[in-house]
Amino acid sequence: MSDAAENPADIPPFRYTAELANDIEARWQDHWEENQTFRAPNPTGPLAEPDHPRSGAPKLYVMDMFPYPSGEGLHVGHPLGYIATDSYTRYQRMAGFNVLHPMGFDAFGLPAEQYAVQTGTHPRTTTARNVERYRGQLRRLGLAYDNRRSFATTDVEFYRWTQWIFLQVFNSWYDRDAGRARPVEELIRQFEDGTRATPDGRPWPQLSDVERRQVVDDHRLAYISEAPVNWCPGLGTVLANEEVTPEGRSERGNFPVFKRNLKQWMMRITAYADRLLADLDGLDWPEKVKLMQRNWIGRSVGAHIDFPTRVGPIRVFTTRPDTIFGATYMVLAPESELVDELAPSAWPESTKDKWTGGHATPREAVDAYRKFAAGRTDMERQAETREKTGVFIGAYATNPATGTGIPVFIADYVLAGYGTGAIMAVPGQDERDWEFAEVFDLPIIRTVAPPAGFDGKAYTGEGPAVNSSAPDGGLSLDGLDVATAKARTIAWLEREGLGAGAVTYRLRDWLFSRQRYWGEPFPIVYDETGLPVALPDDMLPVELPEIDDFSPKTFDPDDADTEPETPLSRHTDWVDVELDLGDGPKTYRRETNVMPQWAGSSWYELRYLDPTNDKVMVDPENERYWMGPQVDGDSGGVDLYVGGVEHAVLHLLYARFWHKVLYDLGHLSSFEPFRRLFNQGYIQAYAYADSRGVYVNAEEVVERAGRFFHRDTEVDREYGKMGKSLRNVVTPDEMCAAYGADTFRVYEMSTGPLDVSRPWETRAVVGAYRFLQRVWRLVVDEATGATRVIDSTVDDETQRVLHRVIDGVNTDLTNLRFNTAIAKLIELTNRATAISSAGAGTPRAVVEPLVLMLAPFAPHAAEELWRRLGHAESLAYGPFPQADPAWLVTETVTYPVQLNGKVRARIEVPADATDDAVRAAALDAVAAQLGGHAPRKVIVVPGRMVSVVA
RNA sequence: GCCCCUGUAGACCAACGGCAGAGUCGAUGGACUCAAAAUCCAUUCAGUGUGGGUUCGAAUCCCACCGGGGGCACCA
Repeated sequence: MSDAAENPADIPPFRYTAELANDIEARWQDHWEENQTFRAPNPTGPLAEPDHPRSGAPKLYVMDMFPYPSGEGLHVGHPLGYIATDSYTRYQRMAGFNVLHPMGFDAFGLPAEQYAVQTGTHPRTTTARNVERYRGQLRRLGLAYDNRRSFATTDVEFYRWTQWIFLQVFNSWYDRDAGRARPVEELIRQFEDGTRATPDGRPWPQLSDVERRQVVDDHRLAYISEAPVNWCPGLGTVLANEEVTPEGRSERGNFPVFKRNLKQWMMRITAYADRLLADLDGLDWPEKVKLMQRNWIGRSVGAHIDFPTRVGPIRVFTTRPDTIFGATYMVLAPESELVDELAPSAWPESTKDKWTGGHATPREAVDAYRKFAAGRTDMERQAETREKTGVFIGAYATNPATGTGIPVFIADYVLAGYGTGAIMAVPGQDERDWEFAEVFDLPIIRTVAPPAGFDGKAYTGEGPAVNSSAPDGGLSLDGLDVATAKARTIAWLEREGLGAGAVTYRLRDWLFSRQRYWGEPFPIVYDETGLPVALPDDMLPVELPEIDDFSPKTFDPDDADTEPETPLSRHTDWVDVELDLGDGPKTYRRETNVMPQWAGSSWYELRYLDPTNDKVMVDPENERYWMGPQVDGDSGGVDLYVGGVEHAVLHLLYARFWHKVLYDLGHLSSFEPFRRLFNQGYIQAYAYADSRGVYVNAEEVVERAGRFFHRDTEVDREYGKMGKSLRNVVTPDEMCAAYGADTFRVYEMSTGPLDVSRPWETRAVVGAYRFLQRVWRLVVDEATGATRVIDSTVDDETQRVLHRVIDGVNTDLTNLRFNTAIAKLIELTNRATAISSAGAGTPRAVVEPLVLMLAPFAPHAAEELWRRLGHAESLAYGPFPQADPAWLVTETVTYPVQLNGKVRARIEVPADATDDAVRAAALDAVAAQLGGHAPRKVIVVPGRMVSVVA
């Protein structure tokens, strides 16, 4: 580069250089912006445009997972998916679709807040700056977004609707009979007219106002509950599971994290577990992602069984009701409230020494064990050794099948959040129970006969039931197979009123509040009863108040017995508010938690459809057009959603959940947000560390004989993420400056299939650069700048190459195979270059289709060349070249002839030769090798090859 | 431990069960140049991770193993 700059005269003046590319790109980016080239017309509303060339055309809605605008800006890995969707949508727009391809920003979140805490800069300032930086970087890449539809989740006009959706969720309940969400007014009406019984059976009018509200609140899809959360006193906030390290400390600051029961907002996503599971089947998603969601939802079928105790029954969930005769003890989760009622003040006679943990009373033992369990992280609980721990609580329950008393333990291998937080332990058929039984010397009864020769411990397989008959003959399972025994047991439980068949899920309700500042405020206030009251829609948005201390109150990092104090709660002039919510002006207290970062991304696909609508979230007609079901049974949704697999579960599950709620309430015609999902791979990079483990600037490392050196020291190469701390970041800005955006785009699309991760290699970018230079040279004379295009006829072979490429590029682009499409364009370019340099110029009939096909990948250069070819209009609306079938057939075909699996000859025959003719020609060709013997078998694969078996 | 994905020239990647190569980088040689860079032209290189099987024919389908990546992991 620098040498070139010293001798600019050596470079032909009209060559496609980085300088020229940058000039062209800036001009076309301005042109597209001024002409709003990529605006997509809506059917109705302010963005409707009946005169638009694509108005009323078949629609295509393509979305990227929008970015969090970090302070670092984009590196070359980030835009891979954006360039891919841009290339795809540019192609489909040219091919005739009305394309919606928007981009926004997921701008609430912790980093901006942390930065604010450190510097005092308001998160809004940082966020706005970062969003602008991202917009600039994306614009520089020539991404064809409809900019009228861009927003950040932090925009008040956006989060107003996030709050509106929260209210929709809050004001709904899940009607299990109807299998859908309904407005709570309908629930209240059912209570009022007596068609639905109140929880305690009293008639509705006898309940006090507060009691009625509590009953209704217990049904809402958004509700307040005491939930075990990750409380981090050092940071003063609760943390999401993914913000906690495997060592049980906070990812930021490395403070201890404790499990605490705290009052939090929850979303009743579990009500939708079945539908979230079932509707996966109809989605065009990677199987891997579907499987991850299925595992996450974790449906298990079994039964609830009540085990009587002196203070009432312990209800367990089991998938193996057939093994009930082998239940020799019970285990409750340490946190279980039942424990407090059950544990007596002294150890019973029968208590074994090893059951007590050395404590004098059950209460002491329980307290000590709870403390122990709370201090253990999930990781420790699951550690390799997995030595079972627990303690007897001094109480007994009765096995309802056998009538025997069985001891009750608490142990942390039973999880409070799953099932009922209690199990019947069947060591004979459960490995975990077997281990526990060994540690605590508990009886083990096999109730499924293992096969002969089985020498393991617990047996979890198929087999006939044994030891499974009640003395009084109430239930007898002996000899039955597992499935029959399960059914028989469930029928018996239901008949006896001891339990019932049941389905449970691993999925938990969604913890929806955060003790932070930079998030959406809840549209909720509390009245004098302490119960939540929804603000009416016309009081939205509830704006984040202006404050200057963004940090939650922090505590001694080791003090688990502290309470979160949110940033908003200190601002009493905002928190305490006088409102008239129907019964005159009263003082209310605002909710001071904010929503989690997932909130905005759980519905943003809907707002792109109608971003300026201030009456409704999205006009139903616009939603139906862009996202509605296309055929009977179709879920509807975005036609293509591209993003990383890291969002396989949480984001995609939350978005599906909200979408279904809004569908149930009649706001949407689609019942899934994303019909098709595609996970792009990652661009990764090498990083180099010296012997001290310190990273060196990757740009300065050279390779010599397979080893790597930074100056004179040898360094170790690692492969992984691109990141500031690894000193291996390459930015799109650098690439644009050195080669232009088109080169960068072509390079990223050509290095491999979209779903494959691959290494970044700066030195290989020049390949894409040379390709564009060659295309440029086909049209523009490098020395004079004159157009080199001629209107001559094209030879047949070139015609065949051209139409084969057109055909292949259409197929490849339709199937997101950008790398092979570009390879074909290079092939065509090479052919065109050959005939161009042999003749007086480049035939227009070849170069025009080439330029059009190049446009999805290198749109600026393509537009520029298109103009130089004499077209006044942008090529953004095509038409895209279509192959002429006449040129796709060849006159002759060359068949390889295999003899016993090896290619021994080639024959050339007319393309329309009959199989018999081909066979004859093939046998003729290998006659010498056959030596006069008749072949045993001859296989002719039309158009492909001939296989002869001697 | 269980499940999923994936192994093709020095690197990245192509190849409806049918001649292993479309394309890119690198390397080597040549053209241009006083020389270099840039550019252009040409050449090189693997028998498809390993071992079996199915088939006329396997990179492709099946089985086992090895390497790489990812998910789940006391979920009763």
